[in-house]
Amino acid sequence: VTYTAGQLAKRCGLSRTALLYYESIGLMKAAGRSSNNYRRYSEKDRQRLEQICRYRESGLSLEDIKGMLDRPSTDGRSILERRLAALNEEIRKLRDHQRSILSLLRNPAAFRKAGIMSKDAWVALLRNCGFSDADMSRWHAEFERSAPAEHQHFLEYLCIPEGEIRSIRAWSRKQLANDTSERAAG
Amino acid sequence: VTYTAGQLAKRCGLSRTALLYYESIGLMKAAGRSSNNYRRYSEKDRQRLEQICRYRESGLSLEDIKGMLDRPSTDGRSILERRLAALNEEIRKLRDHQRSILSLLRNPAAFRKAGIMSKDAWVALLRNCGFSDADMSRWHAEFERSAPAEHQHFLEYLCIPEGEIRSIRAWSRKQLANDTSERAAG
DNA sequence: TTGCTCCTCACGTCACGTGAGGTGGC
DNA sequence: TTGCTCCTCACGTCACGTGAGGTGGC
Repeated sequence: VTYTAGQLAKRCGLSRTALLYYESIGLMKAAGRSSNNYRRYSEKDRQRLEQICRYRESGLSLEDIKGMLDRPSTDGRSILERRLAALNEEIRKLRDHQRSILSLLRNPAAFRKAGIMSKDAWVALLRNCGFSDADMSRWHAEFERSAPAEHQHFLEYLCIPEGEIRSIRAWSRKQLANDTSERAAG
Repeated sequence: VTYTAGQLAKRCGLSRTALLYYESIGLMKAAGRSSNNYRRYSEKDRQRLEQICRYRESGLSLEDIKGMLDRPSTDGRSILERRLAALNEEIRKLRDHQRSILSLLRNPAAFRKAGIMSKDAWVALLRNCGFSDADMSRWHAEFERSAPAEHQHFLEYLCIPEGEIRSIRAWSRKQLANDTSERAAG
C-alpha cells in the first residue's frame, strides 16, 4: 500500500502543508514519486510519521525529533526530561501571567470564571470538610518535609505571591522542628 | 526630563530593539528628535511604556494592548478575561504534553525530577498526615459540590488522565447524594 | 584612536497556513 | 465543464534578536 501526501496527512491527523514542511526541513521523505510527479509514501513512511506525531504530542521541537529519529546515539531520555523541565517553566510563567491579570482585574468573580483555585477558596474548602487549623499546619509541615519542591509547586498553583510562599515554607519547616523536639521531650 | 531610546528601554526593563519594534507597529512614538536625530522620549512616553509593560506581564498581545491604550471605548475587562481563559487552555495543553512525556518515559523517578505532584504522592502525603479514606472521600465530595470547575482543575494538576477524572467526579457526586439522604434518614 | 551610544535597513526565528498559478484524472 | 487532488514557489505570522554599515560625542 502507498499513500499520496494528502492521504497520509489525513491518516495521521495533520495537514498536507505540515507534511510538506517536514519534507522541506529533511524530517520526512516520500519513498518515491509516481509518473505524474505525485509523492508516494510507503508503509514505512507512515510508521515514521506516526512516531513523529507521538513526539509532537509532547511538544518536542521538530529539530529534537529529527535528532531522536536519525541519530540513534542521541539520548532520548535526557531530551524528554529536559522538555519536561522546560514545560514546568512555561507553566510557571503562564501562572505568573494569570496572577498579573487577576491583580489587574481585582475582581473576586474572575476567580470562578477562570477555574482558578485561590488560597482563600482552598482554605474554606478544607474547613468545610472539618479540617482544623492544627490539621492544616501539620499538613504543610509534612508536605514541606516529604516533598519540598512539590510543596512550592502547589503553593504556586494556588497563585500565592512569591514572598508569601517563602514565609509559608519557612514557617512549615519551623513547625516540623517544634514537632520533633516536642516528641523528643515527651 | 527626557530619555534616549536606550535609556528609556533600560529604565523599563526591556531591550532597545523591543522599544523600536513598538514604534514600528505604532504602539510607541517618541515625543520628538534631538538635533543629531536621536529619539527623545518624554515623561509621558515613559508612563505609557510602563503601562505597556504592565499589560505585557499578563501576556497580552501587543495588538490588544494597542487597542486598550488607544481606544478608550474597548472593554479592557473582557479582554483580560478572555486572556485568562486562553491561559487556562494553554496550561491545559502543556499539561497534556507533560502527561505524554511521562508515558514515554514510564519512569517514576521522572516525577520527582520534574517537580510534578502525582496522584500517588498526593494520597501518600495526606495519609502520612493522618487523613483517613473517609476524610478524603468527604473532601472530594465537598470539593465537587462547592467548586466543580476547580475540582476538575485540581485533578488535572495531579496529571490524572481524563477518563479517571471523570469517574472520580461522578463518584464524588454520588457520595454527596448518599451523604444527604443518610442525613435526611437519620 | 578606542569605546560607547545612536541611527536605519534587512534578514532570521518556528511550524506551519494561505494564496497564486498551473496540471491531471474522473 | 465542474470538482477534486496534486504540484511548486513565495509570502505572512509574532515579538522581537542580530548583524551590517555608518554617524556623533567624549
